[in-house]
Order: sequence, then C-alpha cells, then structure tokens
Amino acid sequence: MLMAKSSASSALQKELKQSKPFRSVGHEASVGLLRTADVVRRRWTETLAPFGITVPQYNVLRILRGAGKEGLCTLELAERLIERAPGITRMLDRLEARSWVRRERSVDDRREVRCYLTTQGMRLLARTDEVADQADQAAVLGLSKAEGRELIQLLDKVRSGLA
Amino acid sequence: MLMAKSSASSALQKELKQSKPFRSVGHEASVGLLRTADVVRRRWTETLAPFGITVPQYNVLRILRGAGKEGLCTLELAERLIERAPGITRMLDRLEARSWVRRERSVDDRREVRCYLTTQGMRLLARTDEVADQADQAAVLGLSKAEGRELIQLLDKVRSGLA
DNA sequence: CTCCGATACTTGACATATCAACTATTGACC
DNA sequence: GGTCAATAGTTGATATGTCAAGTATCGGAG
Repeated sequence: MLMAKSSASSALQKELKQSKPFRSVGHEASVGLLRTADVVRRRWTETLAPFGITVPQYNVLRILRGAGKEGLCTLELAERLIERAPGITRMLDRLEARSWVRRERSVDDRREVRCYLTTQGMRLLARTDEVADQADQAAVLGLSKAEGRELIQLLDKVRSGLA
Repeated sequence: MLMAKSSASSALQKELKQSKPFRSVGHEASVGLLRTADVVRRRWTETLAPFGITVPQYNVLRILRGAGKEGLCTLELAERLIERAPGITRMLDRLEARSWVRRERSVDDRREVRCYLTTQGMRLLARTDEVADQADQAAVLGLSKAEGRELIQLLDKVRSGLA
C-alpha cells in the first residue's frame, strides 16, 4: 500500500489555521509544547483566581510549604522556579504584604534572606488543595494513565536534551 | 515478583528537589508541561536575542508573514496567539515603531485595524530562518523522530481534553 | 586586619499578560 | 431613520519576567 495516513495536515496546523505544514517535527513539537503549556497555564489561572493568587505565586507558596520550618532563601526559590532573582524578590514583597510569607535575614550569612510560609499561607494552600487536584486531572483528561506516563517521560527527555 | 520499578522517584521530582512523589500522574504531567515549556521558551529567547526581538514578537511576525498581502486584524492575531487583545495592541505599537509592521483602518469595517508585515519585517524574518531551524531541532534533541511525533499527538490530546 | 573578588540580593527600566472600563462602529429591529 | 446591543480596539492598573547596575556581606590572600 502507498500510505496509511502520511502527514494529513495535523491537528495543530488546523488550530493555527496554517495553510502550510510545519517545517519539521521539531518545529511542530516546539510550537505544540508552548501552546499546550499556555492552555494548561490558563486553566490553572482560572482555578486559582477565586483565591486571589496567580500561578507563580501558588508555586512559590507550594515550594515553601515543601521546605518546611527551615524555609528557603531567595536564590534557592529562583532556582527551583527556573527564574531570575529580581522577579522573585518582587513577588515575595507582595506575598509578604499579604501575610502569606515571612522573610528575615539569615543569621549565619547575613547576605541571605530566608523565606517561610506563614500559618495563614498554609491555611490558604489547604483551601486550594481540592480544586488543585481537579485542575491536575483536567490537564490529562484526554489521556489514559499510560499515555500520561508516556507524556511525562517524553517531556523529561526534551528537558534533558536542552540542558 | 514484587515490582519492577514502581515509582522510583521521577526525574522531575529530582529536578525540583522534592522529597515527596507527585500527588498524581495528572499533577506531574501538568508541572512537567509548564516546566518544559519554560525551558523551550528560554532557548527560543536566547536564539532570537541577537535579532532584538522577543518570542511573542517573533510569533506575531511569522503569523503576519503567513497571512500575506491581505494581512490580519488585531483580534484575529489575538486568537491565533491564544492571547487577549490588549497585549496585542501594545506589541503592535512597538513593532510598528520599529517599521516591521504596518497598520491601517479597514475600509470595509472601520472598527477593524488590519496589520501587515512590511518589507523590512520580511527581511528580518528571513535572517532568523536559519537559527530558527536550529532552535527547533534543539527542542527535540533528546527525542527520536518517532518520539517527536508521539509527543505531538499526546500534546494534541491534552489540548483537546482541555478545550 | 585589609583589600578584593564572589555571592545574595535589590532596584530601575522595559516587554508581556490580564482584567476592567471606555470609544468607535456596525447591524438589526422597530 | 433612530435606538441599542454586539463587535473591535484602546487605555489604565497590576503582576510577571528579564537585563543591567548598585549595595551589603562573606571569605580568602597577603
């Protein structure tokens, strides 16, 4: 037989209303990745909106919850968020102003600023847990559990290839 | 046998220095997706920096190139970028100031603003084409061609599940 | 102890995104 | 023809990211 399906104009190509097919597998994967992440991020944004926090703020709070009593310093937070320090400083300013985070100079090394989740911050996170689970499930709604695992592994490979 | 590997603390879990495993496949996929997109975006940002344009600007220019002589109106651009109009207006302000884009009121419907790529804009894009291909390839460096296609399909499913 | 390079932020300036509110048109209904 | 809701954009305010430049502190060499 000549062909089973070849490149019968992909789903993404239609979404973008492109007349031409993608230049390469790499290009389509790249565009698809950014676009899918935008969709997932948007869903998370909606999920968190009722609580008055943004997605990056939520990530910071969750990381601090994971850090426990010892807290984390600003640059450690930046590193885990794959982000530059300036943005973190300003986000922490806002989170501290709303009493979800507490900061203080480290005694050991006075250059460091250690950050902790406050009790109020913990209460806020606790309230989000239920809807957060729902948003997670929504992200893989179209996938079987096996496909979900497959996706996770492919994403791992993409990141390690770019490292 | 008891188990082959179970959830032997995932790659992502280590990247994030998390002591606890992810709550669910959905959660890990969700986090992995956002994180991988950040990495890919960063690579694109570096690739485009020498040309003095950002990733969103590059996307707008490419969409306008694809639109050809008829151009596109602001909201059509917004729709293809999965983004709100306000951001587009301001980005177009900057692109027009740099002479890569031209805008004019539509004659048919004076509410619309039609946007076109200028000759200078085309020249700029032409110069980026080579490195753009390289960045695309880098994104799937860790993947075989078959895995690349697999990833594309899984991402399609995620988006259609969230639609 | 002092100087000096490295480290850990912080601040300023600009590009992106988002929401809400406002202006200009359009098109449909009466 | 006039009213009015819907459509297309723009503008203002806030949050996020990024780079470049500045401040405070640390740690080691002399």
